[in-house]
Amino acid sequence: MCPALAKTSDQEVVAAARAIVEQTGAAALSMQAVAQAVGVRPPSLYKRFADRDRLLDEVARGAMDELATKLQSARDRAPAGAELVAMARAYRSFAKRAPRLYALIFSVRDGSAELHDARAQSVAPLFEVLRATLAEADVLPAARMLTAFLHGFVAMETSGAFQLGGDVQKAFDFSLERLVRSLGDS
Amino acid sequence: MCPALAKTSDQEVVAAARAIVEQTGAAALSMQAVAQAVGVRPPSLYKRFADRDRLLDEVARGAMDELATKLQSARDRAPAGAELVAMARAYRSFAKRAPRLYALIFSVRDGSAELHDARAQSVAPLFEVLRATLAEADVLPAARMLTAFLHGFVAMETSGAFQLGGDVQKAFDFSLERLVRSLGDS
DNA sequence: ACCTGAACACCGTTCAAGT
DNA sequence: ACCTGAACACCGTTCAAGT
Repeated sequence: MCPALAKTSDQEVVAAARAIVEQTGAAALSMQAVAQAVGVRPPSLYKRFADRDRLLDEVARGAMDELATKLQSARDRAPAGAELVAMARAYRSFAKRAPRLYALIFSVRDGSAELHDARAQSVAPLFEVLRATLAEADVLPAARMLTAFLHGFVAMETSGAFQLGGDVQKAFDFSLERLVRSLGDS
Repeated sequence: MCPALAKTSDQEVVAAARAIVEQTGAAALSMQAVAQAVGVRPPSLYKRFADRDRLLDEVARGAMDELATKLQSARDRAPAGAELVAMARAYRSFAKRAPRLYALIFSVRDGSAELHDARAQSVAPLFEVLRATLAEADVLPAARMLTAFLHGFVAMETSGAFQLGGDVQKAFDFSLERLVRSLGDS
């Protein structure tokens, strides 16, 4: 008897892990800290997640889903013809709001094919817009050009790689305008 | 007496650390493994480097210097007018040859201003070419556009983010051609 | 069913002691 | 001067034992 008496839940554990990732980064996430945050001892977490990596996978999956949602809603809100720019801005603002969480999306272990799928899905809204406006053969390279630029820009921005001062927002607008125009001329 | 009798050297330690980073990534580098590789006990390493992070800093600095050299030599070798494309290809080939070492360049701790400088210096050859061909006000945004694309592309490529098959080389050429052309039209 | 203490192997790092 | 063993605090993870 006295059957369950769960002190926490899978979602609560993931939420606590996510909060730690947002504040201190994935490298600094310890099972001890997660356990303490949800009021449990470390061994209990292993009843819910096979190991630390799988728990981080769940946090990453949540971040990917959220990014996909933000991109989709930016697309929905944008005036016709301005979808790409609106989505690019939404992408950057997602990464800037939670840079350490964003970084987790790109530090996924080699193993998990499922998570690689989820990451690809997170930029699906970008693909759809490109598919609607470009020749079939250009869609994949164009998507790679755009996602590479977006990831590179926010990764460099959030890791402090843009050292030389200047207006980073202006550099983003400068780049985005040329990038979108060069796709339009395909 | 019997004064020195050094079993290893700073350079040998850095070289051993670099080999480990290249093979298994910075996260998997332990002081124990480095010590063993150079035939010494872990505590001895602390006579040479303050801690694990500083040792990784030295490895990162070496990688940055090497990247700068590769970019400069690509520039020197390139026919007039094709410098940017040649340097972009050299950048990608550096990252693909040692993806885990490349990743280290962008995982530098917030602390070290000196290393942030070295990272900026590693793409100095790109800056110089842009300065020779663009209006003053466009140099910084253009450099950010180009480095953001390059870093994003190779980071996604080496982390397995380009899931959907297709020809990645073709996507790189596609992007690079449009990117360089869009800078030329400034 | 879920939780826990105790244990194991493994870290980074310090320090007094060796030569 | 450089190296070392021993120690400390901290990990991730396992497991038998509790309710």
